[in-house]
Amino acid sequence: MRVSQFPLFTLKEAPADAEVISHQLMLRSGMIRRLAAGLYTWLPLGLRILRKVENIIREEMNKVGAIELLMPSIQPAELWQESERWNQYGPELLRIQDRHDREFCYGPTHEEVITDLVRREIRSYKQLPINFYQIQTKFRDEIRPRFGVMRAREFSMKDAYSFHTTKESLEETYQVMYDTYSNIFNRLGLEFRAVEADTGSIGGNASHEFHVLAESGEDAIAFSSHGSYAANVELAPTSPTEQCNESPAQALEKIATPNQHSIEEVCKFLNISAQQVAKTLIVKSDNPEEDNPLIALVLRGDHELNAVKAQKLEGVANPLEFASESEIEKSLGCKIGSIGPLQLKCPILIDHAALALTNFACGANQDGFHYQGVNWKRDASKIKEPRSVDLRKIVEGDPSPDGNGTIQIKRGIEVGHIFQLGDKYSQALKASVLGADGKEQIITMGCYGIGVTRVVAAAIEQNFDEQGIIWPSSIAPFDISLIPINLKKSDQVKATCEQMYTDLQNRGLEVLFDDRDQRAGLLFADHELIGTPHRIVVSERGLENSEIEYKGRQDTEAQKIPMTKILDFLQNKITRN
RNA sequence: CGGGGCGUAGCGCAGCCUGGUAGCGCAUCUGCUUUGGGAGCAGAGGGUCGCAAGUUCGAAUCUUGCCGCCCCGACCA
Repeated sequence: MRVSQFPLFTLKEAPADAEVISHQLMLRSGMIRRLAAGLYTWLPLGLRILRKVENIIREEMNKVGAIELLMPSIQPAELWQESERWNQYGPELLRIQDRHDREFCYGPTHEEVITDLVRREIRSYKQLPINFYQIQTKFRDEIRPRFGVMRAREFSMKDAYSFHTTKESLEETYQVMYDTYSNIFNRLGLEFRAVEADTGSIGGNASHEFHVLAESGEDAIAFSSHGSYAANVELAPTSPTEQCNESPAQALEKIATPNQHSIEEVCKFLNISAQQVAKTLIVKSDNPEEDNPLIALVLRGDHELNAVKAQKLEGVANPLEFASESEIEKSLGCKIGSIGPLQLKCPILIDHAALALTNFACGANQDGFHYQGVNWKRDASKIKEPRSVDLRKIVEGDPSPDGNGTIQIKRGIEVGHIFQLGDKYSQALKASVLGADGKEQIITMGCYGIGVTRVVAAAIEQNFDEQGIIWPSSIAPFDISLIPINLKKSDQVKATCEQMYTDLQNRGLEVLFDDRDQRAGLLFADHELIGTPHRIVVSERGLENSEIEYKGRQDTEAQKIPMTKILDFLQNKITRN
């Protein structure tokens, strides 16, 4: 393309409300423009990149036999009522009415529609397994859209749905999708991890998230230093700690701690570390009407509660809900800040690490008092055989749950998620086939998503420098920037550029020829900003020696290449990558 | 949802406290010069100061309401 016919809407300064680097660079390089909160227009440059990502996904999906189709973005309420998600989904589901007052929603996902299609069209087990996918625009009315297209309300997603007669067949396809996703992210040139994930509200059995690693990621991922273990921090289990403190038991002491509430304050006051304190959190139980509306969770002072784990435990309300100040005072008789497990008048769940404590401090259930020198067996007589559960968030340095090495934590951007759904939707929508035995059989499903627009942003989060974006070659909008110096003044430069432009295109390379009458500095800056991987400069100075200048986007120095060799040189560079 | 902040030219901002004819930089347009790292000079165009009501002789500025956007929070024990 010629820049005169393919406008670059580059900006010198980024709009002030762009927070993360990918959002800033996408605006500055002229890839996107905001229309309203969470809604973006893709400008010509951005669209080229988006299409490249889509095509890689499409090729890899097709390669393993998935079939592309396209479903409507607007969906009738009836289907969502059938799956009972019309009520389960909150305000995130954008509901709309047509002129006849019939209810619809703008699809945030397509399980219902695809299941409806399959129940109508697929009759026999002989037609299974089958895996349908589409690349479609979704809408989720996020509470707080932010970070540009990273967390937008309207976004593009590749979603695939597989259908099976047996669990084994589902597992087989799930593995194929796992491998396909790995291939896709490798081809996209991104550093990523597949991690075990919570199945969340969609339900089902196995689930993996694919995360592109980047500082700005919204999710924390726990990895083992050796071995292959990787899981969302929300999910990573911690194991019981060895009881290592064999020092003789101290006497139990009740100490006045006036106005010392937080762990930090109490530690400072008693001159101990947070590791020597037990903190007690009061949450609502799952039977608020009965004797024990509240339940206590005990953690070591320096550990954080993992809400996902806690709300799965028996007795704890799901979703997790903290008790209010007044509820606590009413039923436990003291203010928050002085609560401790000893003589506490409600059921108690103790984290592994908290139960391993000896000679520790905790609240005394009396305003302004704490205990010190507490030992579970001796002092917590009311708790019959104290038992520990897994309540806390895993931290760096913990042993890996698979026994290999220790845990490291990094941040990631979730760009893909695969699920073994089972029969949740097929059951609700009664999608069945006739089996070999002539009997009706409910279909088993899997679903597999990739956030296409988010992948574009994630690629930038991982690949940029002071000058701008550094595209991985597989998704760069152009292979080469062709930059003339003094195009309008020099017939020789002009002729050479035109020839190069034609020759490179004839070799199948994508060239962006900057034929604007602008100074060199501006051209260089623009092309570095938009991140083309290769740059050639044609100048009178070079042509006197029959040379063209070449510079890779990440090279520090340009190099001079004889004109006779430049085409082969470039083709080598580009096909090799 | 709760808390904080912002809204002035396409973009980035000043002016508001203390009311008195709306400004700066970049971008845009014209001309001349310049031409290997976001050019210089001269000139020009462009703003219902988010919207509405109020106070006032007079409101970008003060008051109230609404709208839009951004950030933080939803773990004191």
